[in-house]
Amino acid sequence: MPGPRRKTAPERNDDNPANRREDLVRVAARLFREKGFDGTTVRDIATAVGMRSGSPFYHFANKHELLMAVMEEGLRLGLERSEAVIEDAGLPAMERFKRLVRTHYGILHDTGSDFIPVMLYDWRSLPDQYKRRIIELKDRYDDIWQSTLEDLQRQGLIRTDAKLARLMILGAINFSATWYHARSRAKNAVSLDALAEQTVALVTHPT
Amino acid sequence: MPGPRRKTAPERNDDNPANRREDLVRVAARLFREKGFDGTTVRDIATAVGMRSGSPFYHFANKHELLMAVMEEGLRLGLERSEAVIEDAGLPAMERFKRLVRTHYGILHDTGSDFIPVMLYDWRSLPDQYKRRIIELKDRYDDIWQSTLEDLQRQGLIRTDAKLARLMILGAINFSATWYHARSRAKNAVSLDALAEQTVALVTHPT
DNA sequence: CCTACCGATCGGTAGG
DNA sequence: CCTACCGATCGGTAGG
Repeated sequence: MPGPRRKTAPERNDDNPANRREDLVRVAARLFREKGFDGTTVRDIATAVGMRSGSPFYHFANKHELLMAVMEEGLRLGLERSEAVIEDAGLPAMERFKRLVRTHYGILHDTGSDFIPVMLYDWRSLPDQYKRRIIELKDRYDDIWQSTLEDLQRQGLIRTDAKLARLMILGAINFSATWYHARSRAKNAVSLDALAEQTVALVTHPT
Repeated sequence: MPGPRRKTAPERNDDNPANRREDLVRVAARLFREKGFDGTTVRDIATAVGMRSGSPFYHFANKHELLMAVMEEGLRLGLERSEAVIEDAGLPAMERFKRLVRTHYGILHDTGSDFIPVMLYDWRSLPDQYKRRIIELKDRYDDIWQSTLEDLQRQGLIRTDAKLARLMILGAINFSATWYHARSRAKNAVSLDALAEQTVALVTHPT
């Protein structure tokens, strides 16, 4: 008997269970971003990876654990990239800041990078018991920004309290998830590089 | 026969149908903000205003029209307050900007002001056919900010393109919906006045 | 990972 | 605005 009809070919790796799990997380991220956690059914996700409706529950105990996996993957990838920026010890704070800003825009808008937007916009759908684990990772990410902004503030390049600056700057960048669309062909489309540059120009005060 | 049990007294006005409609919009805004559009049932809303499950459909054709009414009310209130700021012709651009920032924080965090946060976080739940009407109002709101930021830029108080500045600054403020909680008793709690001040300090460059 | 299925919930409606 | 209700959908499961 044929499976359910699909409009597009399923996105699947080979049959290695670990890879199939990855498929689910990646596709879930995309669908959650597009339609929200509550607006996406487990059936939608299953179909998109070429499974039947009950099979995702072989990989995840329930839908919420799939949501957590999406967020966790986003923070894991984000931490990897941002820690690499920080580890370059010779970099001046201003240069570190510029790279962190550009990296964060990439995390939001690079192709296939749907994990962090899901965290930002479906945070309230995550049950409290799962939040702890994500918060732990999120705190590490915030720390990277925090220490960089404290350096900038000491140098007089930023005028406000470092913590508030962090919340506002990340807020400004995060909000681009609602209006920036990389695929847009509009003439006035801005590159991520330009966007990062403008963001830095807006909030820093060169002496 | 008694109605369904409630944990809290229903929030109701008198029986004037227009007032009951307002009750629904206000309560829906609060619940949508807390639990999301998809996470809130029409039954939840009905119970909270002291109606039975089918009765909201006497006031609204469907759940989506209730969502639209919430967003519309938010923009109506926001426009009212912001236009008042703009209309004071004698005001320097910098002072206008400060007041707009403070006003926007109020729109997000004043008691009972849940309409705009719903628009920000449940925008994708609004069907396209309803979006047009909301976009029209939203454009008027953006115009107020846009012209003020253009003035600031001409005076050299802001370093970036006015449109990008608008998106980034409103983004920074809007994102406070995810982390600022007016009721929080934390010692480091910041007032909306202080928040507005810090925001202005972050993005303006006094000469 | 599939088949076959269930229990619960939910938006919405007819008729008063 | 209430009563009584329906059709559809959905997360999740047993058994293989």
